[in-house]
Amino acid sequence: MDLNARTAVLERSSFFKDAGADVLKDAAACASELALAKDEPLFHQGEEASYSYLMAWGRVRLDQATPDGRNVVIRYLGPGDLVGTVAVLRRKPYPATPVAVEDAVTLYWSAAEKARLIAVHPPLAANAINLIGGRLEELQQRLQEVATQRVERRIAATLLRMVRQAGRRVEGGVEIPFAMSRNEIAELTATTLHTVSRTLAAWEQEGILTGKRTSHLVISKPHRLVEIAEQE
Amino acid sequence: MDLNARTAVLERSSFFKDAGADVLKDAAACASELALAKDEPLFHQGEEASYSYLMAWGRVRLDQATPDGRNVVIRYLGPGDLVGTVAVLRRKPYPATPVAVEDAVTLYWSAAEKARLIAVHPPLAANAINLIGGRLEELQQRLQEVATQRVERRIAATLLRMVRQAGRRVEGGVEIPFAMSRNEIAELTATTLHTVSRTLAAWEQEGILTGKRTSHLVISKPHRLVEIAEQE
DNA sequence: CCTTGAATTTGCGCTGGCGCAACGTCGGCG
DNA sequence: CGCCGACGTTGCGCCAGCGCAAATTCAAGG
Repeated sequence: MDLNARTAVLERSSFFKDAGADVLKDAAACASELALAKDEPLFHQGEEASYSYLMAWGRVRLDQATPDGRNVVIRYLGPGDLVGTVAVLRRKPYPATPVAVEDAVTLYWSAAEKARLIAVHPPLAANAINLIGGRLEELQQRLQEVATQRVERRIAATLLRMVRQAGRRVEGGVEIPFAMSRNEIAELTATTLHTVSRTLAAWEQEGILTGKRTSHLVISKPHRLVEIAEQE
Repeated sequence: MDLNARTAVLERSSFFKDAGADVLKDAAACASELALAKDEPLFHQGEEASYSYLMAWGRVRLDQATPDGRNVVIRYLGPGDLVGTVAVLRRKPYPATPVAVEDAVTLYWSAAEKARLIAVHPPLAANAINLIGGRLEELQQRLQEVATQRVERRIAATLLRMVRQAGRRVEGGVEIPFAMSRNEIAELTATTLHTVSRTLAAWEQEGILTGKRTSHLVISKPHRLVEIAEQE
């Protein structure tokens, strides 16, 4: 990526919203680049947070390992999203591990450079608060779902959330444009792959969605999912 | 509260960490004050976020109402904590309702004043990110617990968290210094008051803790709770 | 001191969905 | 092109914990 390409990437991130050309140039100039192959981790949970990343292309899944060796998917992060930034700014170890779910490219800055950028251009801090605040509210929402709703509803709500965040219109419905195994969906909805499998199988029966194995999920009847997600 | 008292309050909040005397004075001068009686809400979920609050004394419980009329406790906020600030900075409606669990006093600023304070003293933004980031990580932790652990473990972990956040050493153990009904604990741990009641009853039997009704919970054997929270 | 209502306790039955296990299927690699 | 391994499906039994309901306890107000 040359400087212009990088700048274009930054422009698309809401972290750099309203930043002047000089700031973009500065940030682009002192950024490094890291390409990530599918299934490669960006860093590891527990490591000291030395770098703050920004997704340029592709997507990562944020995994949190539990003490007893299980795994929970915190969320997916795509183009324009910050990764590891909270840990960097708090000077705490990374609390989770981002793993590429497709080939991806990131830009990154050292903690010091990141701090300098924010210091030089304070509005960036406000943008960061916006991004982080959004995640906080999303997590509150999910916690509420897990706490009060039954599995079917949660899965529906989760798929709809994925559609909202990353959905792509295709013939026959809306597509979630990357591979999500049953197991990942289970780890994302606080259930087991068995239950996910059964539920999705039923939904395929009903023609609500399609997508086996490697292929991406395609939701043909989002309105039905909405009904399921909202049913008492 | 006079200006000095206010300044003293601000000094204790990590939002104003490392802020100079001038900033504290400024913030104290343009703050308003609101006292809250037990069980009064500070504002309501869904309202436009006009004010950002800081807890001076006392504690509030952050309630999130679910679409179907149930309730989830997001967390408790005590002295030095910001309330409603994320919503204000994001210009979104308040996502939850803070209710006083004991008489409380807050200082508050309009969205514009808050924005000005941060603009004048950029490090405040970093402090906000620290606070919010901490909550984000706490929520990730809780999500993980709810997703993977059984009820008993979750309750133990939650009580320990409360102890860490607000615990007070008393004769015979550590006290959680405000009233938490069984129902609140249930809404905080994603279970029912029945199960909480049974669990706590068993723990009282075992002498792990005490506290009926109005009285505050006193944990006599925190180490036992740690064991329960960590058992496979 | 008594009444009243809210919070809590406790018993009991039911069930959502988990865990196990066996099997099927697809993709990739040799 | 066939084998291997990972992923997905499905049947089955079980149980943690929910929901209901009734009894009990306690705090507060009269």
